[in-house]
Amino acid sequence: MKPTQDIVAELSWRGLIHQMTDPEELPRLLREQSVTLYAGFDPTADSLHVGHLVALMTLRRFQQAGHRPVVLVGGATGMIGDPSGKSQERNLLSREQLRHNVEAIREQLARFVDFDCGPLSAVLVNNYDWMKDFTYLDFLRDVGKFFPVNVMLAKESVKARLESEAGISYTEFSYMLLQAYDFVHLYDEHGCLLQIGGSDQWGNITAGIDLARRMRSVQLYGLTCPLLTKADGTKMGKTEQGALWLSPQRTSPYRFYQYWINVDDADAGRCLRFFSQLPREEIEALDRSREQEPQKRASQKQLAEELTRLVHGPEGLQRAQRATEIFFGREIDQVSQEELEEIFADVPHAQLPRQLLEEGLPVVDALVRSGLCRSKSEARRLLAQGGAYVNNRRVAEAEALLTPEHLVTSSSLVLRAGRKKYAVLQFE
RNA sequence: GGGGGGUUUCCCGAGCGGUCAAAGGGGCCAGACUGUAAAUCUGGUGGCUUAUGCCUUCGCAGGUUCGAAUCCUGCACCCCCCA
Repeated sequence: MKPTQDIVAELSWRGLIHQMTDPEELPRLLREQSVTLYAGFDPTADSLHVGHLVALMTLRRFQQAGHRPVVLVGGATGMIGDPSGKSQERNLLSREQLRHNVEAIREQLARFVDFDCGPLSAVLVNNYDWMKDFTYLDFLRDVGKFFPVNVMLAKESVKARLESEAGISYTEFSYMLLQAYDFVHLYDEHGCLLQIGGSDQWGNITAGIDLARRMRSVQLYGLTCPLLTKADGTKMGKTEQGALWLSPQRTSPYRFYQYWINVDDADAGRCLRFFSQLPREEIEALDRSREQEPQKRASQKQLAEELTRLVHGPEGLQRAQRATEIFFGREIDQVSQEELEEIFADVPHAQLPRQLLEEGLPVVDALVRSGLCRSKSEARRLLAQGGAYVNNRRVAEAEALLTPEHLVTSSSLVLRAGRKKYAVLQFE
C-alpha cells in the first residue's frame, strides 16, 4: 500500500522535524510504502496536556498521509518515571492512580487518530500488558545484556541528572530500557518501524533502535519534533493555573479557547504550522494578515477554533464562543438560568442568602464574598480604580448596594473584577 | 574554638529612638492606550465599621524607655575572616 502524501515534506515545511535517524533512507521509505509507526504517552495524570499536542498532531498527520499509527499508553513506563527533561526524581504513582489515568487518556487519544478506518486504523496498546509478566531476571538477561552502561551514561537525560544535585535513582535510570524494549515489541507484534516523539525523547528512541539492531538485526527509525516554545523562550501551554489540559474537567473549553485566542503574534505562525490542518497557502495568507491587519487576529481565531473543535468537539467550541461573546461583550441583560450556568460554568460561584439582597448588599461585601477580593480594603480599592463591574456595567461608588433589581436571572447576578475575572453570585 | 556581618512587609533592598504600615526596585492588581497582543503611561499594593481613628507586622523570647524595626540580654538560623 502506498502513502497518499509525502509526509516528510509536509512535516518539514511545518517545522515539525527536529531530528531523524537516517535522513536519506527514512524519507524514501515513507514515500514508498505505508509504514506502521508509534508514539508513547505516559499516564502521569488523568489527562493529556498541550505539551502532548505536538506529538499527537504529528501522529494524526502520519495517519492522514497514509501510515498506520500505534498509540502506546505507558502503563508500565508510567510506573517508573522518565528522567528525560526532568531535573528532579519524581514520586511514584500508585497502581490505582495509574489505572485510572490510562483509562482517561485512552479516551482522549481517540480524538486525534482514527481507530476505525480500515487497514490504516490506529491501534492502541499498553506496555503494561507485555511488561507485567516479564520477570526481573528474564528482563536483565534478555534485554539488559544489550545495554552498555557507558552508552547509557552518555545519554543527555541521564547525564543532566548525574551532574545535578538531585542525582538519579536506579529506577529512573532503567527507564530507557523499558521504552527501548517497547519499540522492539511493537516491531515484533505490529511491524512497527518508526517511533516519533518530542525532542526530549531522542535518547529513548535511539536506545530502542540500537536494541532492535542487536536483538533482531533490524533497522528501525526515529523522528523527533521540536519542543513548542514561545518567542520569549518559555514553554507554551502554561497558564497561571498550571498546564493547559485537554480534559474539560481540568481546563474548561472556554479557557482552552481563550488560551489560543491570546497567543502572541510572534508565536501564532508556529502554532498554526504545528497544530492547524490548513494547507500551506492558507497559513501563509494568515501570516500576511498578521502583518497587515493584526487587529483582526485572524490567526488566533483560526487556531482557537480548530483546536477547540478538535479537542472539545463542535459543542465545546460553540460554548466557548458563546461565553466569549458574553464575557467580552456589553452589559448582561436577562438570560435564562440555564444559559448563565452554561456560560459561566467554570467561573467561581458563591451562594448567599436572598435576604442579604433584599436588604441591600454592599458591593464591597459582594466582591469579598464572591472571592474576587481578599479583603474589603482590596474591594474598595478596586471600586475606586474603576475595576469593579456588576453584570458587566462598571460600578464606581464605594457605597453602592446590590438589590434584587440587579438580578439577571431569577436568582443570580454576575460580578467582574478587572478585565477578565468573573464570579457568579446566587441568592437563595 | 576566636572575631565580624546579617535575619525588614510577596521578592530584593533602605531604614536618624518618636513625624514608620516602614524609601526604592521587582512582582502583582487596577486604569488609560490597543487587537481580549506587546510596549508605554497613571494609580494601587497589611487589616478593620474609611477613620487628622484603631489593630497586626520588621527572625524568636524577654528587657530599657513616656515611646523601639531602630538600644540591651538570651535563643535560633545564615554569611564572612582567623585557627
